[in-house]
Amino acid sequence: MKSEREIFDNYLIKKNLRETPQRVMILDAFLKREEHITAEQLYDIVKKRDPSIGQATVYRVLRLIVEAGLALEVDFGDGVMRYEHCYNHPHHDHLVCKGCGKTVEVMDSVIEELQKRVAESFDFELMDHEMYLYGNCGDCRKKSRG
Amino acid sequence: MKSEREIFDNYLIKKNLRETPQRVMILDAFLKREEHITAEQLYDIVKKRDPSIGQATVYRVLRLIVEAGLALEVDFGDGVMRYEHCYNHPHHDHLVCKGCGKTVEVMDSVIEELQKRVAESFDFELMDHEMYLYGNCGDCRKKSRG
DNA sequence: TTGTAATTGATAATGATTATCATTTGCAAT
DNA sequence: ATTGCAAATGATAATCATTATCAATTACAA
Ligand SMILES: [Mn+2]
Ligand SMILES: [Mn+2]
Ligand SMILES: [Zn+2]
Ligand SMILES: [Zn+2]
Repeated sequence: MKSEREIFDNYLIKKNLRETPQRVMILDAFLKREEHITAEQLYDIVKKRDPSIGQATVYRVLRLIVEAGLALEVDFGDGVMRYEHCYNHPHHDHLVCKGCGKTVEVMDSVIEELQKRVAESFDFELMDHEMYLYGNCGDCRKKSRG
Repeated sequence: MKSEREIFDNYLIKKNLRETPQRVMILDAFLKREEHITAEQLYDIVKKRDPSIGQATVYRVLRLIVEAGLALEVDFGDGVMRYEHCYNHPHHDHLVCKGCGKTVEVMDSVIEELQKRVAESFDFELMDHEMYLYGNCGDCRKKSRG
């Protein structure tokens, strides 16, 4: 089982791209955090180690990380893309609290199977899907009840 | 069963808002089209009838239509919001072709039930959900095979 | 008719992301 | 090591859908 770093390096080689200190640093910072992270948040982290790094580079490297198969974009509908690890992280969807923004990763293999079947019934070959369940978490319900 | 126009008018009254020719015209234009429509597209339609109408007004009225419960926002992930009728239109999700952009409205009551159950299993009260199934339609598969 | 708060349209602002471009850098061939 | 050059970077401008601002207009109740 290859390491994420190896996967990334192999991707760079395959595409005739260079391994630069910025790319390595941004990848490392991304891998160190398990939570969903925005480009801006990653930029803030990386800036502490190297204040000369450019914001555009963070966006560019994040795209490479996705292309290399190490990250997925997640869109919670608030106008900002977030990124999550996807290497050795099994597929999941998201439960999002409308009150506090808390997210829970969920997976239901029956739903996954039915999604495939629905697509096929319309002669679509399912490639991908997004499912976001929005609701109120227990904590938020308690608070709003007073 | 009230008409959409009645629903809209009642909403305006309840909120102490005025019924203006612009609001009526934009609502009518929206209701006349059954397809998912963007603010820009709606603006183009309405402009033909009244070239003096402002783009900002279209955005504003579209928000009112949503608030009145007559439309829902749909986000296919291409950076533009679309709007669809939702009064007397049963809930559905979307199958989207990555090749040609064609969309199909789908509904699977078993999936819907399982979504509720998944949310409850994490002590969430499900309020809403989005599910987009992305794939390749039959036509696009034929074309790409040559 | 008049007062006034709501509404409008033009326009500027916003904010995340992308494009541009001059400068710097990595690397392979000499 | 030196050179040559494509790739990469960082600063900055541009993009583009959507919102905010604001002066002028309008709806409506008294
Ligand atoms: Mn996740
Ligand atoms: Mn629809
Ligand atoms: Zn919550
Ligand atoms: Zn297609």
